[in-house]
Amino acid sequence: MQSTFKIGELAKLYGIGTDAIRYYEEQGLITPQRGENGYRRYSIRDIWRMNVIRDLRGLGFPLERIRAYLEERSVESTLQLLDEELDAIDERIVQLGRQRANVQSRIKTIQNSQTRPFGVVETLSLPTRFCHEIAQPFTTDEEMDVLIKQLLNQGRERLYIIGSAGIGARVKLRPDGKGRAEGYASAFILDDEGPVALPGGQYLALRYTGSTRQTAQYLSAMLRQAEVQGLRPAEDALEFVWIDIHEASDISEHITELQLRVE
Amino acid sequence: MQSTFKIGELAKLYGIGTDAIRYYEEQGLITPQRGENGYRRYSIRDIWRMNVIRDLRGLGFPLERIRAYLEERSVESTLQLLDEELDAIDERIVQLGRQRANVQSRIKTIQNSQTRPFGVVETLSLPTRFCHEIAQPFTTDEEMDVLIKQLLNQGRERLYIIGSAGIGARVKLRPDGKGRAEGYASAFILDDEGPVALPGGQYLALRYTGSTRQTAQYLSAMLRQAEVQGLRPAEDALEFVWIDIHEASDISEHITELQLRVE
DNA sequence: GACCCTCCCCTTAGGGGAGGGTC
DNA sequence: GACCCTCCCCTTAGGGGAGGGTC
Repeated sequence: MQSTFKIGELAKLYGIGTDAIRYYEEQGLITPQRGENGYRRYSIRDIWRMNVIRDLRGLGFPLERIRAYLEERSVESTLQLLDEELDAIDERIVQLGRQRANVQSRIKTIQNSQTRPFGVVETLSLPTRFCHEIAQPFTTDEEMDVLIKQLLNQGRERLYIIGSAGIGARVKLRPDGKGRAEGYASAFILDDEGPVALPGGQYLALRYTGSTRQTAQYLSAMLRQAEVQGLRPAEDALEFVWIDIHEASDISEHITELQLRVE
Repeated sequence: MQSTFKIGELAKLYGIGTDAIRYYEEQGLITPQRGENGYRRYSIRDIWRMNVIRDLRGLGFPLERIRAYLEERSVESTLQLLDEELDAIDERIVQLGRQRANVQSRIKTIQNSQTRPFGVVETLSLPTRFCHEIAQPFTTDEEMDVLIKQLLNQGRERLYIIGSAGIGARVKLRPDGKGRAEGYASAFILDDEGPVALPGGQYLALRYTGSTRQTAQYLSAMLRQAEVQGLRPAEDALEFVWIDIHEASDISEHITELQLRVE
C-alpha cells in the first residue's frame, strides 16, 4: 500500500476538488508534508483527518467547528458535538414543518380564489372570524400596504402577504345605506388569534376581477339585491383582496371580494 | 398618512438594516426616487415590493429569484413559486429526518461503548451480521483508514466514521491457534445491506482500552479461556474499533473489542 | 446630533482561471 | 500531457466602517 498521496489522488479518493483540500490546509485542518518539488505529500497518518472532515462536513458543520474538534477530541466532546447537531436538526425540522403548513395554506388560498363565480351575489353563512385590525382611515390601495406592514409588525410569525388567508379593509356605507362612502375605515388581516372579532352570521358576498375601483358599483348592486330580498346591512361592508398587485402584475387577474353582513 | 419614506424609516418598519435596502436596490428589486439632496425617497407605491421581498425572503428565496418574480407575477407564476418551495421543503425534511436518525445512532453507539466491562471475556450469542469488506491485508492502524475510505466510496450514504456502528478488521490467527499472526487480513464496516456475511453463533468477546497493539496479548488470553471452556476458534478473530483516533485524541479513551466465534 | 450619501473591506467554502514549474 | 504550485478574482446577503454632506 502506498504510504503518501498527492493532492489529486486524495481529491479523487474523497470526491472533492483539490481546491477544497488546499482550503482545508489554509484553515488549519490538515497540514501535509512537502516534497522537494514543493508538492504536498499526504501521509497515511493524515488520512483519518480527511475522514473526520468528510464525516462532519456531511453533517453540515462549519470548518471552524471541525478545526476546533480536530484539536480537542474526546468521548465527551464528541458526544457534545453530536448532541448539538441533534438539537439543531430538531429545531430546523420544526421550523420547516411550520413553513410547510404556511406555504400549503397559501397555495390553497390562491387555488380557492380561482373557483367561486364572479359577479354573482351569493348568500353565505359565515362563522365569527378574528383579525388584526388597524383602524386608520385611508383612501388609496397603496396606503393599505403601509397599514398591512404595520399589522405584520405585530403578529410577525403566522402572517403573510402572498396567498394570504385574508387581507382586507372595511368599506364605509353611506348613511342612507344606498352605496359607498368615500374611503376605507380600516385595514385588517384575518388570524384566528387576532384580537378583533368579525361577527358571524348571514352574509351577502360578491367577487369581481380587475381594479378595486369597482367596489363602489358592485357594492350598490349588492345593496339593491339585499333590498329585493328584504335584508338590511348590519354594518359596514368588508373588502377582501384575494389576488392583487402582490401576486399578479396584470390587473385583470386581480380578485376582490365584497362581504356584507345582513339581517 | 405620509406619502414618502426615508430609508431609515423603511428600515425600521421592516426591521432590517438600511444596508439591506440599499442592497435590494443594487440588485434591482426596488428603485426609489431621489430627493434634491440625493436622499432615497420611497413612495407609497414602492411599499408593496418591500412586502413581497420580506415575505419571500422569509421563505428563503434568493434575491435573484425574487427579482425575477417581481418582474413577472401572475397567478400561475405565484403558484409555481409556492409549489417549488413546497417540494424543496419536503425534500429537506426527508433529508433532515435521515440525518437525525444517523446522528442519534452514532450517539447511541458511543454511549453503548462506554457501558460494558473491560478486560473480561464475555460469552455472547450474536446473529448473522453483514458488512462491506475490503480483503486487502494490512499491518498498521493508519493503513486501515485508507481502506475504510475506499469502503465509504462504495456505500456512501449510510456509512460514517464517528460513532460508527462497527468498523473493524479481521485478525489472522496463527496456524497453531495459540495467538495472532502478523497483520490484518481485511477491513470492514458493518452495514445491514452489505454483501458479506459475518456468521452468527456463539462468540467470545473482550473489550480493552488504550492502544490496539494490545490485540495480540488479549487475543492469547481469549484463546486460553476458550481452551479452558473446551471451545475451538471457528475462524479468524474480529477486531472492532469503537473509539479511536477519530473520536478521541487521548489514547487511554480508545476502546477496542475482540470477537472470536467458537464452536 | 441624528440621518443620509458613496466607497471599501469582510464573512463561507470553495470554483475557476492565469502563468509557470514538474513527472 | 497530466499534474502541481501560487496568486487572484468570483459567488450570497448583507454588516461595519470611513469620510463627507444634510436635517
